[in-house]
Amino acid sequence: MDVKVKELMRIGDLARETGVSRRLLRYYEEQGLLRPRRLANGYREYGDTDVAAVRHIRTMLAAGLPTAVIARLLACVHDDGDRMVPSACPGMVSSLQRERRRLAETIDRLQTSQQALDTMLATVLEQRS
DNA sequence: ATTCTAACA
DNA sequence: TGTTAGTA
Repeated sequence: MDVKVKELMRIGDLARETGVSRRLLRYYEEQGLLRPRRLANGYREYGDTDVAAVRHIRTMLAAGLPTAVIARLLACVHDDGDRMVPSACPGMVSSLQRERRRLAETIDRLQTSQQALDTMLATVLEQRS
């Protein structure tokens, strides 16, 4: 079997691999989304598994999940050295369901706003003709 | 060259 | 998030 040698990546490398800025990568760490090793010189050391981690973070962020929730969810993923496999994590499902409801509410508010805009727009167009 | 922390025309 | 300063 091809045992994967640990690829040493510093923040600049990870930034290029993921397309995420160094600034943002450090921010993710502040939010507890990433936990890179520190070299003797203080430099952050990332592994190739972090590349996948960042992609996961991006999709979750795109899903509208707050960093606090993402941090908890990431703790529920066990890294077997090759892939990110989900592990037992109490509260994860209910947490996601709660976020889903939160999204439903914001979608609802946005639809209301859209209707209000449509009404105003209709009025303006009517006066113009 | 590259990264680090802290902070802000 | 960008950017900049002063380092290591």
